[in-house]
Amino acid sequence: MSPLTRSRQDYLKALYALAPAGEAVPTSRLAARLGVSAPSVTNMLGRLAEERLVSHAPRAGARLTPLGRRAALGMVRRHRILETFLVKVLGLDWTEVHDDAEVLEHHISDRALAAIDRLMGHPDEDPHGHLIPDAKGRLARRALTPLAALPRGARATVREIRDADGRRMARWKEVGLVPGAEVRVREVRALDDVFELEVAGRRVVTGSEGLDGVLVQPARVESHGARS
Amino acid sequence: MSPLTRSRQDYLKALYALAPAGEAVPTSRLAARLGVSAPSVTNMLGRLAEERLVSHAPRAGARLTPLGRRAALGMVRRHRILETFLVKVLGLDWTEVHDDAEVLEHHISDRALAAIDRLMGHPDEDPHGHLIPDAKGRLARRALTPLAALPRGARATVREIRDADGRRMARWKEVGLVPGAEVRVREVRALDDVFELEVAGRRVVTGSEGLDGVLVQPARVESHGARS
DNA sequence: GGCGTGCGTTAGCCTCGGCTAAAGCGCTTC
DNA sequence: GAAGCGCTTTAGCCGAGGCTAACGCACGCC
Repeated sequence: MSPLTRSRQDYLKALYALAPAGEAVPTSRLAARLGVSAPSVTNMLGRLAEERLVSHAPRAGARLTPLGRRAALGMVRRHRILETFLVKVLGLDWTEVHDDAEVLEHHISDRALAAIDRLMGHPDEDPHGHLIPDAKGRLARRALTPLAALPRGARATVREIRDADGRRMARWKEVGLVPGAEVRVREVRALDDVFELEVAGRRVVTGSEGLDGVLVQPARVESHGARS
Repeated sequence: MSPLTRSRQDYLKALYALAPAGEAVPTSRLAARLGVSAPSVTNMLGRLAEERLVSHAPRAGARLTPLGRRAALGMVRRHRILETFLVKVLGLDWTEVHDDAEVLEHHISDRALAAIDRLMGHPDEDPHGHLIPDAKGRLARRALTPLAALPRGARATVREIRDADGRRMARWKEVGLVPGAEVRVREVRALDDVFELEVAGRRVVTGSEGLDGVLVQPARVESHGARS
């Protein structure tokens, strides 16, 4: 059993990202995600299967075993703790820290990671609003809605910004679409693909492109005879 | 020119550590230092020579070129900033942070390193008392004396603790031999290899083994008619 | 001045994690 | 049922950075 090299860790992470619930993922999807050729994926899946980290039925894609899933969640934890650290402690911009975290997650020791986590008071969310798995790899579940799926008039609170193009994230940040922000959908013009939002009191007009990277928690419906 | 991989960086660092003034270093010394076979060293020196980072006359050892020296000092800077960070910010023990720094120095981005440096207020010494090269790779010079070389009666201030066996460093820390500590040599029994010291008021008896890892700045001689 | 010895180099091989080219499986379509 | 097509796998290769075994240079010793 070779130790989990950087490359192996990346495969496990990708597999988790593409199929968090454990579905089978086609070779080609992994290849595209990792920026690697399909034969390289087949090859690596073979090794990972030997090590019981994934199961790989020929021509039927790959899925994480419980062991692989634990490893993947460990990487997610490391990544999110590091992103939080880079933003909260080092003062870097949350639209730009992804790449640094991507490298460091493979190399920081458990001891140093624990110290960072302690320093920050064991945060449970990273700067993008993603939940941080606990040390045992448990991740709370929550149901969020893509902002673009909200109907006209809906109110909601922004909860997560999915890692995306840095420039797009910077733009979102600029207009106030950050975790915690309150949003109201003023108008949806589906045919024109135009959303008119009110974010923290300001009017924002945008197309839907990429907007499914903004996940929100809809406010409880303000029913007429508001009972509560 | 391939980018400076981890392995290359380690060779340059080792070369600098073994010959800070730019002397030639024999293949075997490098091999021992890096924990690698001699042929591997010859091989790598060939590559580094092609890249103008070292000069390598066959059978006459290797030395850093100015380019290689700059790269090596860059690594020293990274290492020392990271050690300082691990101790000062994360609260880890300075006898144990070497290995973490050793890994991270190869992987942290310039941007994150700069942020760490800024956070700490641009320290000029690491927790072992080593000077940190500036961003241009300049390193102040200072002349220090091994503690074991002091004569009976001498007073001095501890300035640097060279990276050594973690247990030994822990012991030194325990007895108070840390950068900044004041020491007086109460007795030297050369034949028995015994040093009797007074460190921060406490009496410490030790052999010389490894004690050259403790570097001190001797106090100005307290001459009889103390002038000043 | 010849010879042994030790260090350095050469030769050849390995693993990891990539690659391209080519082959093959299986699904769809006629 | 044959052909075509797309995705996956196999085959064979590469470079980085290791390794061992074997060779060779140079120096010290007699």
